[in-house]
Amino acid sequence: MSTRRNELTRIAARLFAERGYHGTSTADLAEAMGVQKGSLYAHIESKADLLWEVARDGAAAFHAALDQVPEEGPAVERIRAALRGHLRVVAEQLDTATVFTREWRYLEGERRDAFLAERRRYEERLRSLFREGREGGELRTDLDDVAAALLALSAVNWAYTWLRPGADTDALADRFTALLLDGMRGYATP
Amino acid sequence: MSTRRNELTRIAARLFAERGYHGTSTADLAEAMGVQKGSLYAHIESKADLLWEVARDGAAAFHAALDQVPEEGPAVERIRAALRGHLRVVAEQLDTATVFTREWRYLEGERRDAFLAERRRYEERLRSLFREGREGGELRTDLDDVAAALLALSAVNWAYTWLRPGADTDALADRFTALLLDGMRGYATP
DNA sequence: CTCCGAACCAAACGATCGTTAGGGTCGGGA
DNA sequence: TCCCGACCCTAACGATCGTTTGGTTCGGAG
Repeated sequence: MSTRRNELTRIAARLFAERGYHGTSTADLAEAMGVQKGSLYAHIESKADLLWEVARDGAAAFHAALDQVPEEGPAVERIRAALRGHLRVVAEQLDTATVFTREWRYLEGERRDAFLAERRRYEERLRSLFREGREGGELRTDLDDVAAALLALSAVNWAYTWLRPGADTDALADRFTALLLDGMRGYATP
Repeated sequence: MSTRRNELTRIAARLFAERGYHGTSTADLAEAMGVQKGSLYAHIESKADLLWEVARDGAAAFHAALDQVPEEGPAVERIRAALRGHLRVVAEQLDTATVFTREWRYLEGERRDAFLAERRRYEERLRSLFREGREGGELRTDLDDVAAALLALSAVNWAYTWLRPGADTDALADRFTALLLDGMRGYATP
């Protein structure tokens, strides 16, 4: 409930994304809160807690976006929906997405393990869309679905470096999907 | 010439890639060199020098790989060669490539500006391959070449997170190229 | 009026940060 | 033999790190 605690988490996401986890000091966080650095410890137990919270928020957001993808229907449409959802999260929660994608590795111990498990689960959920598309005959039967999933995953995981808030992420996801589907080859090839 | 100085740069690349620039202390570097931390300053003027050197090595390696791509010939083959070259550099110099892709942003001042210029130049060189492919009629004339280049660039820029040394990068690049060219759509679509 | 909990402050903790100072060792060229 | 340059040492510098302590302020519930 504590508003102030949520504010701190939001600020931590922003600074961790901007300067990196190790590049952000508790003094930086305190200054952004308009507070003495010792006062932060009324809200947290350690700086590492903030990284953990932001990373978990990111994982939750991406999983929630995937949850919105229909379980049935054409694989092509489900893939498009998954890419739309991922890019939308990146654009709407850029700081959190950046920490999720780049700063999570400074987690330690069990938290690191737990995060990695969630991350792998997300990737596996996305990968299965491509596999199902191939197995269901909707995509080409000789599809290299591992490479295709990796290509899509790379596109969305790299997005935090160039995607700006307010971008039309649905259109971007559709452009990626169209390319993945039909490729770049000319209509008439010898 | 100084062997020891090169060794320090190599070690810096490894530790910066493993723990991040701000997560690596001069004591860490010294320990990896088997030396007291003060002794490092017989070889460098500052820790930032090491980041700069590794980042520049990375930029040079990627540009050198692009230089090997023929200026003439089919755009498809040139794109394939460019992806092969990039992935080969990542696999063969994983630490340097990681710093080039992820840690460069801790450069400051002129060095940061200079690095960003080199990085943009590299991206532009790669982008032009796709544009030329479309303009030359080899790729589909309605190709979304900006998105296609971004997709390829995302794939290779994300590679440092999963690519392991010793992998068959030529085969991987060819799988990506094949997907980008022909897409995932089934042969017979309604 | 009292009490509580949330929020914050000022000050300090020991540890570690990147860097500097001054000196020592040792092999090879003049 | 002398000297140089490369290399490394020990010790310390001031700054900053994440965190702790003890005390204060203040709005709202009882």
